[in-house]
Amino acid sequence: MTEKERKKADILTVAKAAKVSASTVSRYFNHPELLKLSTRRRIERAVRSQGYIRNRAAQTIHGIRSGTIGVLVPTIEHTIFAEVVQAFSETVADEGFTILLASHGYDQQREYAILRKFLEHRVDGVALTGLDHDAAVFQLLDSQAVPTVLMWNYANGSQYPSIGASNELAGQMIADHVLSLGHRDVACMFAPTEGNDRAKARSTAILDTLAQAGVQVPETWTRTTIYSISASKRDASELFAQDRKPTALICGNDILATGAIYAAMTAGLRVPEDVSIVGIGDFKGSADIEPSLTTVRLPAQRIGRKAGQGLAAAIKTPDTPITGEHCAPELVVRASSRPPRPA
Amino acid sequence: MTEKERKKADILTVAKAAKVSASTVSRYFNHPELLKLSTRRRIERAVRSQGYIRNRAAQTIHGIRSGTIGVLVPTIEHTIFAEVVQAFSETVADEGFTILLASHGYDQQREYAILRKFLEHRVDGVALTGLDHDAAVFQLLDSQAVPTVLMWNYANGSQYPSIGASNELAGQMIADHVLSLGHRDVACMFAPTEGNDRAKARSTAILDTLAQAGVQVPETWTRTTIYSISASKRDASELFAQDRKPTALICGNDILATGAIYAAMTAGLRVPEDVSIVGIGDFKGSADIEPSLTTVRLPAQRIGRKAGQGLAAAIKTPDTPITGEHCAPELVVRASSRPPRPA
DNA sequence: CTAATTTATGAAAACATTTGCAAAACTATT
DNA sequence: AATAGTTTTGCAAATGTTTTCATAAATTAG
Repeated sequence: MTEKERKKADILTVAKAAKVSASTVSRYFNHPELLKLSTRRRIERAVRSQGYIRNRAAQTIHGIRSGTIGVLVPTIEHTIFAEVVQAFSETVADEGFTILLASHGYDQQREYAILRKFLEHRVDGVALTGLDHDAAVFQLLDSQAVPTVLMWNYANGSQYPSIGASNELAGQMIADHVLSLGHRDVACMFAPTEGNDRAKARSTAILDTLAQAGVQVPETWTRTTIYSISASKRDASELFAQDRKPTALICGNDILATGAIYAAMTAGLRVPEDVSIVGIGDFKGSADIEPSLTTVRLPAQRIGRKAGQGLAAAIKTPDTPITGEHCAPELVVRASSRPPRPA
Repeated sequence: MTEKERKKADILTVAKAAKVSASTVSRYFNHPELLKLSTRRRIERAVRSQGYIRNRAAQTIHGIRSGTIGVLVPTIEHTIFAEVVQAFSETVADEGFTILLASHGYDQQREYAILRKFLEHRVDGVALTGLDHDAAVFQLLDSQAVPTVLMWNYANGSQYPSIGASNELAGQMIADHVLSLGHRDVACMFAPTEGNDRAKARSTAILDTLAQAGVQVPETWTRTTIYSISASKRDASELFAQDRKPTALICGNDILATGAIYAAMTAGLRVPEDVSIVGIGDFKGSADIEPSLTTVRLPAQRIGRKAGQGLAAAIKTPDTPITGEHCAPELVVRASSRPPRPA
């Protein structure tokens, strides 16, 4: 004890201290009901006194589950992914799993590399963000036959079960809302779409829905803006500085919308009297901003929870298929939208 | 191939396919320079064709590093932790590590349990959030001698090297700023402090600094508010509804301050003309809100990066001590604060 | 063209566990 | 007190790697 010879305790150390065999110690952890009460107690004492901690690596090479799930998101910083991850992590933690988390920054090459690393760690399952992935990614998942779920996005025929919201639907809903209020002069601000199927689906759905109603969004009223309040504030300011002004601005997500609201404020435009501004996502804070933001809620927590449940179940009972699930988006009408002023 | 007999390829499968021994395949990965070019190529082909993925668990039981670092935060949802984790994760990923992430929700019992789990996975290092932890946690870390860093918070004599900002200093800086503007009627809104040494340090420092200048914060101007814009909006509204109104409101973090700004808006108070509102943190968005928020920046990214660097270095070169580091907070004066109106 | 080096590979032990099987230790029954 | 039946435990093999040591093959020197 007083020595520095803390050669980490292994199962044999404990066995010796408890005067039993290694097998018995192993059983103490895995099938305690097989042990006599007295030995059980003896081992318990030995475990404590030796400061023994089981080695999952050694278990894992017996084909025993590693107890880890790999979670791969574009970035952790976006509140919305953080929410999903949080809910997912809590859910699977209750089932005894720990998550390996990594972010790929919308880089498909990195995503593949990270997935490989996950598999080297013998994760019991994988959760990816979004539906679109490199062919190599799907191939790898296929070949390793590891339970997989695609989170965040939902689509019917996705290659692996997807649990999430339909971004097409979300886009359509918000566009419909704006149309139903009577707006015809509509501007749009979208997130960059390459490597981001969510953003792509939304912008396509919004533009299609508008077009179908005969509303064309002119080039000058369209912006592609990175996910950042300051960027969107800048771009929206520029947009609002033009002579011809839209009566409504549809933003691809709530962060963009938030920036747009600030821009309107700075430009002296009142929201929603002069211009309606809407987003997608219903992030934390969207309800509280002044004016509160009309948006389409994507149920992040529910998605994370469901994805976690499905994956955990599939891992624990092999051959349980994970069923994809649509967590329906929901229009949340708040104070930032209203009909346009009569011309 | 066409068969369903996908008995996951192991090193022997590859060895047979390449007509070499397992040792040679092992060397192919770990010391490729020892192999003849031709065998190297033969093995490469075999690895591909068998879809072989190395098993880190098997390596780990040889005392080889697991390549994982356990990261433990109160919650992932707070942007500020998300930022730290993101920076940390990216930094250590460059060094070949993957993070095991878990959140304890400010529950010290859970923190201990999660740490144990991390150790079962034989993480190469551990990053905890904050300085205060259960005695059992420190004891466990000591006994297992695993490289550890405490992130987010900084204090000189912390039990393990801490890399972060001094919350005392941050609190003092923001209080000094408010005082220096000439405010004497100051209200305060703090986050709950139990199990949260950051919040505690801030509130204590703020109140002490004010008291030292002879400013007493009356009970009726003090609120304890959970981390949520809507909660702080509610509490601040209540505060602003009182007859006697403060000329400044100091908030324990930017989320609280954001809610307070919205509350002021709703109450018809102008910021900063009628009331100055300040926060701590400089979260994403704090610069862009209207009016932009005066706050103290806690350099989350730098903290995450430095913590990652320190820990990775300590792991790769054992006996490298990790040096604690103060990432100094920085007063950021923006539009939400100004001197009080002359009485 | 043989001997002396050097380089490339394989055999087997080691790592920390789990598990099937068999032996030992109890209990209950006569 | 001996037998049969249970319950509890230990032995040894197995898991997928790495690594040390020894040997075979290739290269160089004489």
